[in-house]
Amino acid sequence: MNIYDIAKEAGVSISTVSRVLNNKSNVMPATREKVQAVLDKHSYTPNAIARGLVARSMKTVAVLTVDVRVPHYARTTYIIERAFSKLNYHVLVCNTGGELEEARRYARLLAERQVDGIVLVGSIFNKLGQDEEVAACLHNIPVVSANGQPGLPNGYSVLVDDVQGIELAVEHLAQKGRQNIVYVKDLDTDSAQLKQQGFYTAMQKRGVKNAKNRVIKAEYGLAGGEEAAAQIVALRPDAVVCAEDLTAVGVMKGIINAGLKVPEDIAVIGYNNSEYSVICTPELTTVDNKVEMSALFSVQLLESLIEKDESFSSMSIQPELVVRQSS
Amino acid sequence: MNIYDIAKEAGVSISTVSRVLNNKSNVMPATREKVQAVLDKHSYTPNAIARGLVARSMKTVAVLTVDVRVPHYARTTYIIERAFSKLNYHVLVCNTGGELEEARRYARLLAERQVDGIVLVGSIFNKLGQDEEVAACLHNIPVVSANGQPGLPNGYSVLVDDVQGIELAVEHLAQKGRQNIVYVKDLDTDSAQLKQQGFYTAMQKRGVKNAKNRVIKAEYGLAGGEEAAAQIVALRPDAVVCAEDLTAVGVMKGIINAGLKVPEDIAVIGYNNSEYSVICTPELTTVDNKVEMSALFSVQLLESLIEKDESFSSMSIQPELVVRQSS
DNA sequence: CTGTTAGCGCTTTCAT
DNA sequence: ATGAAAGCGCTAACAG
Repeated sequence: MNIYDIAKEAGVSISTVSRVLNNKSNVMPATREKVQAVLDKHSYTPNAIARGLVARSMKTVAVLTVDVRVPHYARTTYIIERAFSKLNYHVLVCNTGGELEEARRYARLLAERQVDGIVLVGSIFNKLGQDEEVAACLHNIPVVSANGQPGLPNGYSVLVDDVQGIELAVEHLAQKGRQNIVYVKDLDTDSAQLKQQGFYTAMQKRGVKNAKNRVIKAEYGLAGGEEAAAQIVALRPDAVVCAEDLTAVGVMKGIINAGLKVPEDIAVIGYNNSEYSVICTPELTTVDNKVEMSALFSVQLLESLIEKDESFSSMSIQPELVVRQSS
Repeated sequence: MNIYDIAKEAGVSISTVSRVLNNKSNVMPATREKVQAVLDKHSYTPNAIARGLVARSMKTVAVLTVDVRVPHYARTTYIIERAFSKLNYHVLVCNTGGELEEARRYARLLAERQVDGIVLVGSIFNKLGQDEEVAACLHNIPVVSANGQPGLPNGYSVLVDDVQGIELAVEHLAQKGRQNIVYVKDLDTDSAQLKQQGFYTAMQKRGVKNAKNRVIKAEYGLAGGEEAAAQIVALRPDAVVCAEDLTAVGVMKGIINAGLKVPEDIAVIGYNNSEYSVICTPELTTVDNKVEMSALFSVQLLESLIEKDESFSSMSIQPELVVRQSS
């Protein structure tokens, strides 16, 4: 059933059908009713692809993440989808697995689909704009990076102050009288660099030399954290700040399995304020980097870029510490 | 830049451009190169919407879930996206929040977009097919329900035997010598009904009367589980089976906070084999309902429905018990 | 091997 | 208020 079939059956032209479909005012009530009746009778469904061809847009945006299974990204994706859904956009999810090649492929495909905008989630996409092919594909698609900097001419950012986030954690520990603090680094994104920088800055403020020797490298995740715990326990610090909640939970488990107590012997702080932090025992003190807020800002920013509101600018969000049992 | 611009600049017809774009064989190498050069020069991007209008498909499928933030759904969505991406499809995520009205809206919108297929994730969508409007919208779109039954003429299912899943849990507890087992019910989907049925069946097999009195109603989630723990502790069972991992973790926390030990005093079993089960302490024994497998089967099923392989049928998956520390 | 032409289903001038 | 016609960017017969 297309607009022609409806027009024929209703005894009007396709323009008139189109008019009633789009609720235009210039249609006689009688005509409108007549057409509507045929529309209803066949439960006509307009073809959004054809509409999109004319409108040069299918009202869709894409969310690029490394992996939607990571709670942080799932939460971001959820907020973005819900918000854009209200604006009558649909959202495509793209999992790159962290592969540049995949990101590049998505960029090309999304450009072909004429998506109205793209949200890059995470600083891992920071180098994406440097890729020539990607830059060419996306040159006229609005891009917003949630907690990253797309490095694209038409790219904007919603940034979270990760340096400050870790500083907050260290400050808190220091105020609680912790003297010997180590930092666990797992991922190696730009955001991770900033966090590490935050650790250095905070340590320097407290007059601690050689903070570099206080950084322990771990694999991301529960197992990675547990593994790193061995090194940590050997160092006997009285506090550890981790770059990610999940790794922090692993670290806690490792410490506890080694016979030490959290927070009595060693305090542990994570990052993200994910659900993990309340599921584990003891509950994890963590830095809330405001996922929901940054996702929402990303949507607003992207929307104004799409609608050409001209009222946009990149923005920055301040994280907050959430104190629970582990510190 | 469209195909006309390219054709003009290359001095050929649009058909020839189309041919090189689609790698058709009947183009002279020299012509092909000439056209390709122009294509490259402008880094031409074909318009997928226009292609879609002709092909009557934009190679996209949709995933309907209640909420992608729920790990079980996130995992399903991830698998589906990755698998369909390999098949050159894109995937739209739709979060209904469990609202029928939202599901209905998505159904209409997805039909307009001419999506090639839809995956319904979870039994919560079981009644969707009964809705007249939805049925009308989806009547010629292949639908696969992951762990549910769409109740649509063109709908197929990948089912997980949830009755068996809970039976497995109860059997395990019985074999460990647990005599006094209770069941915690949270959600109220069809799948939840099956699980409860599994509890009844298992109890009956063990000769326990009045299993209905052994069912405790809880709110879904950590807080819900903790709350329910008060009732549980009052009953003093020696084991509790929960319908969901997250609720189970809450129950464990509540039990432990009440001064009892898991599993010594009360064993706890969850459902889903989610990451939660390894993050909590003690680690949770849980029923693995094979998310990845059911997602993958859903993709295969949907793909064959789309490609009209005619080689499809609904399928069923057997869950497995994963024994950890809590039992 | 290449070009011409007719759609795909819709919106949007422009007449009337 | 309504209709005719052009066009969105592409693919696919059909001719040559």
